[in-house]
Amino acid sequence: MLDVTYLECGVISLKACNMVQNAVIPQVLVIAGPTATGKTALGVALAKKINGEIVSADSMQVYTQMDIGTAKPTKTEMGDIFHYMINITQPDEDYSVARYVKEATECVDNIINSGKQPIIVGGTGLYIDSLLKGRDFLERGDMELRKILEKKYDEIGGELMLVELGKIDPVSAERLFPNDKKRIVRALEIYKHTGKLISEHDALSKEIPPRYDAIKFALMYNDRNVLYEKINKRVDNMIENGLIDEIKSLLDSGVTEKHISMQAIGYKEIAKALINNTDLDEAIDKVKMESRRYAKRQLTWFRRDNDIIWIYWDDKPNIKHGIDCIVEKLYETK
RNA sequence: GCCUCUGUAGCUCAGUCGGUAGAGCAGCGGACUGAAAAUCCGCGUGUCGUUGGUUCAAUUCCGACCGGAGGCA
Repeated sequence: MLDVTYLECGVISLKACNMVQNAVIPQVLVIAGPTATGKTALGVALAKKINGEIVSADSMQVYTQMDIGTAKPTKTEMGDIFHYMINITQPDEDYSVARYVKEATECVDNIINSGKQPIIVGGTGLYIDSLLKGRDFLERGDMELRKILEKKYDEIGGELMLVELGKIDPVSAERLFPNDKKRIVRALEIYKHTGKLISEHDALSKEIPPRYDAIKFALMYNDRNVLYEKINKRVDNMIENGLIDEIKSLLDSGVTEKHISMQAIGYKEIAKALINNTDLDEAIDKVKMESRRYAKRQLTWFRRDNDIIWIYWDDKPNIKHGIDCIVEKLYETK
């Protein structure tokens, strides 16, 4: 599993720290898992122990001014540990996986070059996988092309759009469902813009070895209901901490429902209630429900990954236990 | 105390002229390659309040009881 090329940057020697002395650490460590499972706290604790720095893998914490609703780590929570990929763009600017891979790769490389240990912490599975695998993405067309295709989709319907796609990319057409407007339009858009087939590109990129070797951990509670309780409580805390004002000021500053940042759970439901002047308590309940569903989708994503080592909590995150699990694993892979 | 209505999935409710039941929401499982906190696909999870009676057969009809709502006192 290990080879010489990254032993050089992968070995950490912390004489002061008996627990991890002589442990061989792969290029990157990952702490993933659904929302509200203690990733931030464990990430910081681990970073302190092994001279690490954190690269966030969170599709919404990239935006400034969205602090409360994205559960962005506070200065205190971060301790003295540097966090990359947080607050790197504006809410009225649309971010994407492709940009994430490009920028986060630089961060990881810089950390490695500085002799520290990169720790990727976050719940956006696509971002984590894309970063580790070093995926490249086919260039998309401009918005105009996309809008034309979307309009056509609305006019002729998904079935016929799939027939169209099938003529140029039968593999993709076979895979997709008529209602999956987003992916159908994307496949057509990329073909029209680059002349390449998204299915071929995907197949080819699967042959490329991953960019980073990683040991991946994911956090979860033994009992799903405990997770859901934590999520509900966290939403209540967000409201207490001023989430509604945060959203008001975003709306005031010109961020609209069209912006990707406003697709964030919590933001979209409450913004809608504010704009339509409907019941806020109902919106808050919806935020809780959507957060629970999101956590479920995250579980689905991470469960699929057989390399992930799961760390379970009973009623709350136990950081010491988490660190022990990770350190033990690092010895095993030595 | 009497009368009326009501009790079916986690919730709101359909339904069965007697042959063990189905919608919405919730929930669960899955997919995922430039929106991913997005988007999409699949799946009823049930002592039909309890207990007797009639019947080949009762969630359905009848009685009693228990719970809920309303009305009259």
